[in-house]
Amino acid sequence: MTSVVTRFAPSPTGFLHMGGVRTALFSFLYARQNKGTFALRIEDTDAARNKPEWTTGLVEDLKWLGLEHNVFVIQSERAPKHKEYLQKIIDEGKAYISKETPKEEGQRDEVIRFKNPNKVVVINDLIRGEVSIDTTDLGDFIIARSIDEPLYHFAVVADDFDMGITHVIRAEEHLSNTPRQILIQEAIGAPRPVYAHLPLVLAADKSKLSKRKHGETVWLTYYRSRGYLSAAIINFVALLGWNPGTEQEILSLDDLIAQFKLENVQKGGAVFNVEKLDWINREYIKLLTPEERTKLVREFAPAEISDDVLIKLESVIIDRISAFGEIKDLFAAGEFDYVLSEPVYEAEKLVWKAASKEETIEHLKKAIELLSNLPNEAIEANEAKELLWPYAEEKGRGNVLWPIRYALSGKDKSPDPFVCAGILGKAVTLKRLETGLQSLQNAL
RNA sequence: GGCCUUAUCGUCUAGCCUGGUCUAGGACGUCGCCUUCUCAAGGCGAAAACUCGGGUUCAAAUCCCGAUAAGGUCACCA
Repeated sequence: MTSVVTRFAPSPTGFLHMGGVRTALFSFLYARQNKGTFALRIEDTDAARNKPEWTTGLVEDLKWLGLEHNVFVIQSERAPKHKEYLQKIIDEGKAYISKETPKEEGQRDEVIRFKNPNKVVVINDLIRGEVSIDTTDLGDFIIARSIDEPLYHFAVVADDFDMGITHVIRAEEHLSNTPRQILIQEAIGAPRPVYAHLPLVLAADKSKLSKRKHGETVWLTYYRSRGYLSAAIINFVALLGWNPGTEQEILSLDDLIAQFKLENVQKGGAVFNVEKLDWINREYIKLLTPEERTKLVREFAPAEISDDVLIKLESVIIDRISAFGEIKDLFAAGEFDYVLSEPVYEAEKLVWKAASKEETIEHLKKAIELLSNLPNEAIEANEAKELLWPYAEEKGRGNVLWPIRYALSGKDKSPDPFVCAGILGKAVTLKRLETGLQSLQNAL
């Protein structure tokens, strides 16, 4: 029994695509669970479109995801082998040099065409079952611009052969291309690998995710920069077209390696919906250690926010985000302005619903009196709550708590007054309550 | 257009192979309620789907045929 060798073969013409993330993941999982080899091959035969930095980015992204390869191949470096196979099938009469009339600029007047045997190719796809396609309408397709410039289909077949690829796991868009690759395989005498064509990852409009149509949100880098966790992305993408058959939805990479079944992969395309990714990411945030959490909050918070402030705000922030990138949005929207500077508001806003200014003044006075008993500058939210709660219960929670919270935050919506006091500290809390008290007295 | 593929709640899906236990299960989202001074978080609950039409059968989401719809692919790109 030969061991399993899978590959992920992106072309370096852009960042790692989310569809590619899933293709890479499934190839990786299949290799790992079979104690096989996962190869990364950079398909750069089209010199005009490739840039070296894309290759670097691809490798780095895969590493960030934890999908590390055991074998790395740059397709263009295999040019001598491509040439050898090309020459061989030309010599054998299975391909020939053809005179052409260039239709576009840059096209050759001489290319290499494959002599199509015009037969019906039957593919036994692991996911789709038997698919048969008549290759006759392909004609004598072009496999190379010249003896030194093989095209995709030829290079793929030659490389898969030499690399000993046993399982070709790729997206469904390649299904229609498979017959011509099989024809080439037969011509060069390569064994046929097992094929598994994955359903497409779709955009909300059900079309294939494409940069042109859907922008940078098709790229992994977008989600990385938005502060999604790699484990969450892996988990989410694994569930696009596959499920463990149980009700478990949170699966680590190790869980996936253990439970993944290529045969259970869905046939229909799956829409990439960010809401679910957000939920999964929140689940993974809950799983973070306190140290990891603090580190990430710091990393994604605006630089001008001090560590002290950030630590106090951390749990408030965590409750409000799906991904760490939202932290800067929160600050930009002024969500925590009251922490950074004294709030400005109209005195009337301190009064809760039907309460009167007079009684609100009393409550504020009482709150100042109660909180003055705090022993230290640093306040625990619970301490503040213990001091204020009995009074609030007695006079009506809204009547008491609303003005306190408003005096501290100056906002209609904010964390509760105890948490606010904890964030602000004793001195600032008392000062703001005084300020509120005075503004109300002035408004009488 | 030719060829190929696919078709269960808005979305991801379970069930389909081995018809009955499916008044179709779960999750996200949505909505409601609870908690609550306001948010957020949390708890509880609800609405929400077998594309359509034939057939086979005592019985079909499940098997067969057809239609329809959606997607992919038809490069001197990968």
